Amino acid sequence: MLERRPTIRDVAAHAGVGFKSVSRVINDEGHVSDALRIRIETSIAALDYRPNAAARVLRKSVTRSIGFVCPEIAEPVQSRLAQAVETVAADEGSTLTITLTHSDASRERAAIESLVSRQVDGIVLVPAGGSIRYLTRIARGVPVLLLDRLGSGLPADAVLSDNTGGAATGTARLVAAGHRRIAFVGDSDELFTQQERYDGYCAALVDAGIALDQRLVYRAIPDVRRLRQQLEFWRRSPNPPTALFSANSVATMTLLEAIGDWHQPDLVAFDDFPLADVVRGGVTVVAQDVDTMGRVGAQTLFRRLAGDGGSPITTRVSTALIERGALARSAS
Amino acid sequence: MLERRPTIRDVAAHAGVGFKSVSRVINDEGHVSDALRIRIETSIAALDYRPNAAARVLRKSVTRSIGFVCPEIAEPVQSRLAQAVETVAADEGSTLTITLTHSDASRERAAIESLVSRQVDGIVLVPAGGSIRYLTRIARGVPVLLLDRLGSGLPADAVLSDNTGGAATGTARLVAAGHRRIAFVGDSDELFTQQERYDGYCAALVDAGIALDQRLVYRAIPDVRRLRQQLEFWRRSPNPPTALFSANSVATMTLLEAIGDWHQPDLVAFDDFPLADVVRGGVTVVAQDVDTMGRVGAQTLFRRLAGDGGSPITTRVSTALIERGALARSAS
DNA sequence: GTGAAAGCGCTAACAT
DNA sequence: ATGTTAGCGCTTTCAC
Repeated sequence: MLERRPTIRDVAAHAGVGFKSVSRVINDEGHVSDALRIRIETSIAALDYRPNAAARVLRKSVTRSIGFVCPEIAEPVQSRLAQAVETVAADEGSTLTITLTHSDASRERAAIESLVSRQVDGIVLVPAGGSIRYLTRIARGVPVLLLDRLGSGLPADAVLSDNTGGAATGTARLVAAGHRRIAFVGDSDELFTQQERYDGYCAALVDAGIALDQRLVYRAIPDVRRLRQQLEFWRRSPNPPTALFSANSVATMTLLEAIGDWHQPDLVAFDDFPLADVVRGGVTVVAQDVDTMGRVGAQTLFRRLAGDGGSPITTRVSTALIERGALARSAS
Repeated sequence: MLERRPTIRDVAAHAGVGFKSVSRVINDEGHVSDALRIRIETSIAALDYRPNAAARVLRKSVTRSIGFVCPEIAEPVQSRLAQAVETVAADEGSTLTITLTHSDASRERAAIESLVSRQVDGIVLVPAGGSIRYLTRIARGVPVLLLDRLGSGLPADAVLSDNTGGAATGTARLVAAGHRRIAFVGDSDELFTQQERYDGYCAALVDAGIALDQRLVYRAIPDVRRLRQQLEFWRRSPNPPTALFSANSVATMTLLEAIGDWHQPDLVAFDDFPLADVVRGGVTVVAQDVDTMGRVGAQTLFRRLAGDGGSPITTRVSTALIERGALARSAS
């Protein structure tokens, strides 16, 4: 038994043929007689031969692998995006290399560099935020697709949720239910999606002729203690909000925890979540179609890999309002 | 500007040195004068040179990458495992290639084969279930670590939750609260974790001198309609269960949805989940330490890569009972 | 300290 | 239909 992994030459020797014929067989090139092919296939099985991907890549500079770079794969939206992208990639015969950035710009840059070194055919990037100018130099020749968020400084294909439209629809639903004082709970304004959703919230208020009241806006890391204080403040204010719009799932989870027994406010949440139809008698949500985002993103990337050289396109995936609980039954 | 990516020779020519010196610099081998090193580093930056990983791998047969094979990355436990493994890998200077099997044995096999072809240094496998005998042939020479579940037919390092102990503790907590009729809700008995947790449930009943009543056991895909029927059946039975033990998060979510207004039964769930302290006034859970599992698993694998040749070890990561709601206040 | 030669395993181009 | 030669970009070995 050989210690090192068998090579194409070992197979050729075992089968008693030239090694190029083995190459022809493993690449399904044809021009090999049936008799020879069968002999070679037998030898391949006998030696348990498997082609060395590195040698192949070195020759062809095509890895049949794409990179997926995101802040945290444990975050539900990102893991669902990854799953959708992987599924398309697998259909295309490619594998996915996932690297996490923990929302750190230098790690993001290093991750991309490493992937380029590894000759990935393309990259799907969920940017941490901030500039991605560095891509122009580093990812020269490697197609990059931006997913879920935009980065500044570089035009590239992108697939995003209709954050603004979805948030506007959700807010408008609360307006339609008769609310005029609607509070906004979201994460820091530095986050792309949060800014877009805030814009949608504002737009819906403007549309309804409601003045924006900054005292009803919470935009910071949604931490239970701070949110509890904020709710307490609202509750005791002379003119408390009668409804809440939550701009992301973490905020929603924290909000539901912090809200305690204050059962007054109606709630609309951006992003669907497990137990949304159980908690508080059902929570109305603006659901993102995460699966479609990942799928369309991957397909767009593979179209580039297939040679599509058109100018960068941005796709917006629409959201859906899912009405639940009291809000589902109230006037629309 | 060159069209093809610059190589070590381009850098050497640009710097006016032999190309081996460039190799020495990028590999930090020393034996290069400072003057030369600086000149070379300047050229590297000027040409935007990045080493070709494939060529390197071909020479050294070390990829500094490991494979992560799991059924579905969108599943919360698996994405958290992936995150923990990636974090350790990144610390070790390795990247993670993730492949999904959708719980299909042949895809699992193909995934491993592809990773071995790509010369990954090691593999973390969350087995779909069933035999992994094939690994003996395919993954010869590539260390494999089993995570979260065992596969049959091959001794390998493994890191698992203390499923049996955790389920026993959870069940015992219900017994301590005075319950004698405790129903079990879990997924199919073909799933490794579900079988172990069922064993723990049984063990706790035996310990308490309670006879196992098969009519109180639901072991199938937790689908809302079927579960609702099951609950209805239990509710109307002459001697209904007074408490429920749920053996995985999907079952718990479905259960909470299906349970409707039947507020009687106490509930203990295996696996913590968001909103666990909100829903039904707080749900007591047996929490897995998913992060530790992934971390310990990755560390075990890297120890193998570092040359540890001892016999396979199985690590059990303990679970923690988190008491919430009524159960937290009842007799223990 | 530096450089030239050889070769990792494979595929592309060219024989035969 | 089959085999031979060259070389992908790098590291290893061995000279100097």
